[in-house]
Amino acid sequence: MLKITRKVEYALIALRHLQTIKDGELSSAKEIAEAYGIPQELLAKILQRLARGNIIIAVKGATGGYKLTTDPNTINMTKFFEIMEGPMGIMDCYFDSGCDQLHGCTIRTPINRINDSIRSMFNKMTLADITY
Amino acid sequence: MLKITRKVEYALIALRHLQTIKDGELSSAKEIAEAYGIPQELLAKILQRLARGNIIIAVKGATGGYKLTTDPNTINMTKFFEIMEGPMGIMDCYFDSGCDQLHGCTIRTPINRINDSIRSMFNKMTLADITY
DNA sequence: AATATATACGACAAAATAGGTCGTAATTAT
DNA sequence: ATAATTACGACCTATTTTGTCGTATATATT
Repeated sequence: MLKITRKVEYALIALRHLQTIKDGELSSAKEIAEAYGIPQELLAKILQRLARGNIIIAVKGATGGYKLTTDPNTINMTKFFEIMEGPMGIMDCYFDSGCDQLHGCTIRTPINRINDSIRSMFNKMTLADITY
Repeated sequence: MLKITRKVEYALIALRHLQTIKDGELSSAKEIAEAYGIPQELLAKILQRLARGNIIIAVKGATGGYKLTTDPNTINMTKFFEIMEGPMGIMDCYFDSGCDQLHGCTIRTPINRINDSIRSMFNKMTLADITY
């Protein structure tokens, strides 16, 4: 039901790690992967996602790596989860209208109520809340 | 991240259906499955689970079927989810101590904080909230 | 210029989970 | 007896998640 995925777990570990490095320094995917026993290629892709989502900054080249964007306090968990895993809803029909079930869906309204509760909960949490 | 499974979806549909039948009547797995286009055998197993968890009452025999236990208001969503899918936590380490990751787990505390938030949220919801 | 070490990214393989089916037993009204 | 039901485990299939690989691009160092 609501297990977090490895992707999210690895992302949180990496983000926490990036908070521990000195200002102006970088950490590479390899470095983090080795430190925490995470498959390097997989972590690399996760960091790339986070970079695309502007949660971290990527620096290319031989001495490249990643660092946090200035303020992790401004990134709420809803945004984080959606960067990692796409739209966050407990059912796809929350976003996607292509539901052709026969059952005249008697549960859509309550499902959406749960959705809203969860989203508003995560909206109130920032990444800084989580990783400190 | 937090999609509900079919099992839970079907369970909610069935529970909602059981709220619509007259007092003292029963609905069979077959009946419900046909009404909502749910695979019958699968729904049967789901109803059996709900019966084991005392959310519904099973009556055996030729004219058997299921009905709600007296008060669905007393069943909170945490209990419901745990009947359907086992212990509810966003990571297994919340329950299971057999985590042998190398990373000296820097994220356990924040993860547990999220867990507690979600559990307390669902604890405040009853099945009646959901299925009406 | 060549090399080594990064990020970037898509394609694909492997593993894990969820969804669904089937066979068989037990119960009970007809 | 028969038919319809719940009960339940074994098993197969489909989907999703996890992990790997190949290739391109960028850049510091030599």
